[in-house]
Amino acid sequence: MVRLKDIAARSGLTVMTVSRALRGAKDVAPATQLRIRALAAEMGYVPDVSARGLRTRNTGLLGVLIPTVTDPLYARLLLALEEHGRAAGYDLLLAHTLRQTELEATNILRLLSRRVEGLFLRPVYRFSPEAPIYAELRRRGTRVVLLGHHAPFCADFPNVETDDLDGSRQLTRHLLSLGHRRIAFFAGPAVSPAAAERLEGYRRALQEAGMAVDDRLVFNAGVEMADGAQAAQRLLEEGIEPTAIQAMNDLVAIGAANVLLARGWRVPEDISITGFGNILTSEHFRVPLTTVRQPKHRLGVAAMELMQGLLRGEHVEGRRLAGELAIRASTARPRATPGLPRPAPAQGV
Amino acid sequence: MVRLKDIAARSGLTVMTVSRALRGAKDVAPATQLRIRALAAEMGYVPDVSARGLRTRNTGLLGVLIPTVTDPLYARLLLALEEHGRAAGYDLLLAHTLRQTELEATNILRLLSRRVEGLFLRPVYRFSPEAPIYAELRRRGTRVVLLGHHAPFCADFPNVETDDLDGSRQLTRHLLSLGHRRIAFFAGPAVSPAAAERLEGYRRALQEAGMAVDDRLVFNAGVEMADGAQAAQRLLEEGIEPTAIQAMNDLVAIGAANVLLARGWRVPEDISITGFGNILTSEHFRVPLTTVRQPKHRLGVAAMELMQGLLRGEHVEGRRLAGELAIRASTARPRATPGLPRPAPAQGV
DNA sequence: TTGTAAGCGTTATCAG
DNA sequence: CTGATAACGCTTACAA
Repeated sequence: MVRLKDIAARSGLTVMTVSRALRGAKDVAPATQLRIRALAAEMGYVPDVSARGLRTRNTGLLGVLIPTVTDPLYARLLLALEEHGRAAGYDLLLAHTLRQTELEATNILRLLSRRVEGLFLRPVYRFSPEAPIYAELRRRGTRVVLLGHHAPFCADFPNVETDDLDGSRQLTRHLLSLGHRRIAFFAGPAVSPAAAERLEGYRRALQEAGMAVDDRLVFNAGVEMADGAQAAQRLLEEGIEPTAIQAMNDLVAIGAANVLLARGWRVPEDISITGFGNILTSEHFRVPLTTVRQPKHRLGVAAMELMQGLLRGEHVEGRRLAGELAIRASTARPRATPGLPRPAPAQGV
Repeated sequence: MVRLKDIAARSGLTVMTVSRALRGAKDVAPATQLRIRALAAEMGYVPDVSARGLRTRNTGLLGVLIPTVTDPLYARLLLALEEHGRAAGYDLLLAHTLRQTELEATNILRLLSRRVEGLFLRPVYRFSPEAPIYAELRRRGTRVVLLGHHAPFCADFPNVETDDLDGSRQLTRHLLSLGHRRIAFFAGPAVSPAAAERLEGYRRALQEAGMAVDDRLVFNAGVEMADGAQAAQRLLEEGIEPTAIQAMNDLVAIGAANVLLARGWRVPEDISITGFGNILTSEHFRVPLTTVRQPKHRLGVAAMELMQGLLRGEHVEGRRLAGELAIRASTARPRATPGLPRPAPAQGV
């Protein structure tokens, strides 16, 4: 490795002058400046950033701690963080929690031992209102930006999140504007703040339209395709006939659609199916859905902006970004008789 | 930040003794050992890894340079790299090329300025047999493991890759074993080594079965869904009636399937459609496909193993890993009259 | 078992 | 404009 010292020796100048020349300090003779730069380039000099950091006390390092990169949501976020971080002169250190609190704690410590200037964290969910590692971060004054929703143990750190309530409300309004009046809701787990917000958005849109919320139209459905399929089964068994379904997410929506398609329903002619497009890119699916997409890239950009605020020593507030309604398929108006092909009542199954 | 110095002051010992105690050197009095450790824990000491690295000349840092994390293939690879790297004591620095050679070069230099001990690179494709940045890496003796196939300008670095030829051959053999004799092949761009290998695998399987390769069954189809759809259109227009299609990848396969399904063909009853499952998890699609999956996780593990070999100063050879045949839907034997519903010949369109 | 001196590559500071 | 010196936090090498 070529060091400043080597360039100094070859140029007959001191290390200090070389350092200055290379950093473009203004109090170096232009001639020397050029000579040194040429020499450095020729010798293939690459500065040692950590040695510099040791002296200047800024490492130019940011840590990112996410459940897994294989989750497209976090991949998009990470891409945005890396691009914008790099533009601002920061390198990114990546670590995973795999949704395990022990891994989260040890990896946070590892990142701290690299002297990262800030941390982007997607906290592992806990029921407890306190988490030692987050107390530790507070105590140290570590700059933290949370990716996603708050939890009690980390409520004091700024965060970026999707406005799920608003997104959900938009979706319901869209269906209402098409004339749908019997909209089933396939809800996610009640403990999840996102799920709660989405249900609330649905409720509020109905109320704002002067309609009562019919609890028989609300099904518990989890977050997986299989959950959506199950909920659709229940819906059929209970003889509920909505003209539209609004699902917790696109996977649930697809699960539901699969079941209905298998029973001969047509989508979106017989029923409009909608959901949040968080997990998979619904565009590739053959099931016609209208979705609300997480503004993933914008979330990443916002997170980096918050971090830069923190690094400047400012006080920053978390941000809520509206989701993007991607209207693709639920444009059909409700039919007089939805769900055409159903077992004849005489069958007595 | 708590430093060794602070602990030394509080304990009345020297920095050196504290350092030794914390690292568990055996020539420290057990009593001191315990006392120091307790004190360090209490004070929340976290060692400064880069300062240590400055002295010991190992940074414990590895760099990863990929096109984008949002590509699930690289996300899986990255996950494996991070997990196994961390277990071996390495932290990962992430950077993107976005398939741009300029970004690739500047980001490689950035990673080098962090004094990474090794680099995992997915080279940006070039036609030129030489690339200055790779020459530079060679010159410096940087430890490099390539992710994916070689190109002329980086042929001397060890790599990990999927054995596409073998995977493709497996797929064709599978179709042959079901009795298919007219298997269309939707090929990727000829310049891509992966595409060339897959075509060759198909050819070889046919030859090994004593069958001639019928060039009319081979279509140029690119790598996107739209390419598959176009190729399927051409196939229909040319009146070719295969009993199976083997596609460059799952997207192409899905594109083809969409067109055929729209024309009333049933999959896999009327035709078996297969492809490499590199890009998207075909399981979620409603199109029944049989795929060959990249052994992504294993590729990551292998890459880390190669890197560790390099770090130990060993000479390492690249590795070719066989893909995994995921037989899901192309289990149907060919029908006497494939592609049932087609325009009546009298129509004269 | 513990301490002292020196150095890793870089930059802040002050002197010339 | 350039040089000399010290320091960042840690560890190697050697001395006590």
